[in-house]
Amino acid sequence: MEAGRQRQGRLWSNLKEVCDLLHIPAAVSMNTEELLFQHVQFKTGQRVHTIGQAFDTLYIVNSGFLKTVLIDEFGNEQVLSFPMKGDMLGVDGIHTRHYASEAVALSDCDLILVPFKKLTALGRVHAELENLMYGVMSRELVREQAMIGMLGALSAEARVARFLISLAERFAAMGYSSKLFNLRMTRHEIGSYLGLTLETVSRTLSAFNEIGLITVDQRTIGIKDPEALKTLRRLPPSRSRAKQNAKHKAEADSAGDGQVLATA
Amino acid sequence: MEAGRQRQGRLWSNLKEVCDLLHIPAAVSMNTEELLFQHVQFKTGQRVHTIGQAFDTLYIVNSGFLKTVLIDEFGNEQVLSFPMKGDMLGVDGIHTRHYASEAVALSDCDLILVPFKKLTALGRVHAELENLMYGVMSRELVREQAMIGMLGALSAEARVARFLISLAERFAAMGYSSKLFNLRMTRHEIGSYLGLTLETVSRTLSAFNEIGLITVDQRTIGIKDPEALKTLRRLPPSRSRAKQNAKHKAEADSAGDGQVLATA
DNA sequence: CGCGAGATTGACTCGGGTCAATAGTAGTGG
DNA sequence: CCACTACTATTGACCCGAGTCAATCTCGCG
Repeated sequence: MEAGRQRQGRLWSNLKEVCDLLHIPAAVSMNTEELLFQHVQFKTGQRVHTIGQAFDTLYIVNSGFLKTVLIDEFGNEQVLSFPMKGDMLGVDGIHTRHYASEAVALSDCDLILVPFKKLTALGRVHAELENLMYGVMSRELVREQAMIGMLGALSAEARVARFLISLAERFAAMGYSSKLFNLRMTRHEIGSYLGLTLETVSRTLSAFNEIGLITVDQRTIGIKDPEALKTLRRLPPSRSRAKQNAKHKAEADSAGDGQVLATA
Repeated sequence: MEAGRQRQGRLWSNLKEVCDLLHIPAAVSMNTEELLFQHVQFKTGQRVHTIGQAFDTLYIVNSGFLKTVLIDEFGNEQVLSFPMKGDMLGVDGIHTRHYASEAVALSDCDLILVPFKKLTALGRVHAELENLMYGVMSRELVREQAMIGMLGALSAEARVARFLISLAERFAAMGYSSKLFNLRMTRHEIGSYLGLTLETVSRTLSAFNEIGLITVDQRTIGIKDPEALKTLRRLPPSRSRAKQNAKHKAEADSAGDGQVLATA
């Protein structure tokens, strides 16, 4: 459970492999066989880095699933992201030279160590490297902007729907099935990530299941209607309330088409 | 109203001035008198850049106030930030080479143009420059993380309170009064930024005013009790310790000190 | 001066948080 | 192997914070 790391792994990656992992066009034609980055393994539950810890290295996820969290003054966790293969960790430590968030392995993980000093030293020799870093950081910035937009503007159902779609797309990009996958995080963590309670997450998943958008069995999710999930804003009234709304329901139904989403 | 720019300004800044503006230790001792960056003026309401526009330059705010916004599929604005003196604009364009957000001047502004190509070219000569950029981008990343945390976890009152404190601190850092200042944005823009409606913002400000935390007169805000604003928290004290709190709830309620915030 | 954008305030509604009970699942050790 | 425990998920009942709708009010500006 310590923030330290265990070094039984003997794996190393060269620069090109790292660039490929980041989905960055490795226009680097240099011979990089001598430039190796060490891998490190973390077991489920282990912390990669903690808040306030001195920053010196970036991490790139080679395999496994993690979460990054902020801890507020009362010890409550706020999940910021769920990094997986190809994502970079630790960037928030550059500014103050101390990590601003905590990263925890949600499964056994294999990470690539990128000592920040080594990176900047490399940048001095290979100028295209800094563009690579700018790109990664800018991408992360855009991702967080989208997150802010979502938290600021979307309903609970829309957040959960987008979360599922986002997961599906990331799994697809990693070569896994985008139709059937396992959540690596608890309802509580999803709720924290989406600014909702775990009950709301659970209820929303159940509602999606009832309507046939997805199938849910604990952490196993099947995506049945990705298009509906993508464009979903609000859910139609549930069956329990339907009776009470019966009077107004007719006009509402006639006005609206059979669409799942009530576009505004 | 076009995204273009008017070039009547003849002002230029050298690298050191730029670094100072960014609050970055300009450890650069090089002679930079020949390295000049042009200023550009924007009038209230003008767009600095729009979403999707080809990216080629970063902007540093020398004076004035702006907002950056995302536009969703229905044309709704989501305010992302309120840049002011010393802030950098356009970083989100690096990744895709197209700006991901739109920047609008809320007052007459003076911006410094930093052509991205020029910056990377400079980085090749002066390695410390890239650290500067990493720092700026990392800082922005951390700021957005804090924003996500706020949107995900805080009540409306706490968000407004933190917004005011944040503004006060930024004004102080710029040499203005942190006790009395003018908002440059509408209630609607504040609401969008904080994930609230304009009515809630207005009501919350009125409530703070009634309680004596601040004074409000349209866009003129006076900060009366910054400490109370800073410690104004969300309503539920905890989620993980809910059970224990239940027992002590009675005494906590009866002990109800003069604190402004109803902690439970 | 009057117009229109912005701000304030009230009344009402409802989405989603809170509390609570139950059940499924995983790990542990006898 | 099964019981025991702790964690996770589901579901229901209730309710409150904040959104919605709407009626003024204010102020800056042409």
